[in-house]
Amino acid sequence: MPNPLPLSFYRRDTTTVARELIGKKLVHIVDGQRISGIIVETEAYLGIEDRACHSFGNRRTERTESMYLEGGHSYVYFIYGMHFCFNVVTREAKVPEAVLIRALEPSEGIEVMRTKRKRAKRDLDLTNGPGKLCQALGINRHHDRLRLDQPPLFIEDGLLVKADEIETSPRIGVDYAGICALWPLRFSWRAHHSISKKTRARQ
DNA sequence: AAGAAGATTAAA
DNA sequence: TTAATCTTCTTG
Repeated sequence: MPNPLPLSFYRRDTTTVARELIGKKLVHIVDGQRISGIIVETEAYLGIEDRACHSFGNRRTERTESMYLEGGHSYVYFIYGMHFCFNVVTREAKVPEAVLIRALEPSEGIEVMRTKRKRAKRDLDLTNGPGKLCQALGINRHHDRLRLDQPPLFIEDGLLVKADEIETSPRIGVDYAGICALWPLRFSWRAHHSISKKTRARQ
């Protein structure tokens, strides 16, 4: 069994971390059971200079405080009145950058995922979106600001993905961010069947 | 104090 | 295309 990635993995350039997370495995231990999936889609959020980032302009609120922690912590926020999004905080303390995990390929604990996501008709729909994967893995507001180098929530080595199998594109749903919306900060495993439905920013 | 928008999803 | 649903941030 692989070990959780060390904190040093996260305390690096955010775009690099976003790219290298493709193929890694996100694991949540629930009642002693592993619920996990291979990460197939991520987005980098580059802090104070990134209009699409919650911490743009060094904005510091109760919600964004997580991003100011040292790399290797979680940042989970509630959105649209019904969904959670899971991010890993990157870089050193006080540099508020993070990587949003947008999609997984279900790996372990698929039965548990089905019970947490009854609306998903196919296994494919269990974790192919940022809100969906949180629901499937049981990630919620209580999982904000956790250290990701230990249970119950961590990331470990998964599959080896070749560089030419990783696709880069603009981030989803950040049209309001002006020029930043065009930055190629979304990484996905090329042609993978589990990437999220939306494939480009709205016009 | 009130209103608008949001790193989404599912159903029509 | 839109409803669902609520937290966060701004005063649009």
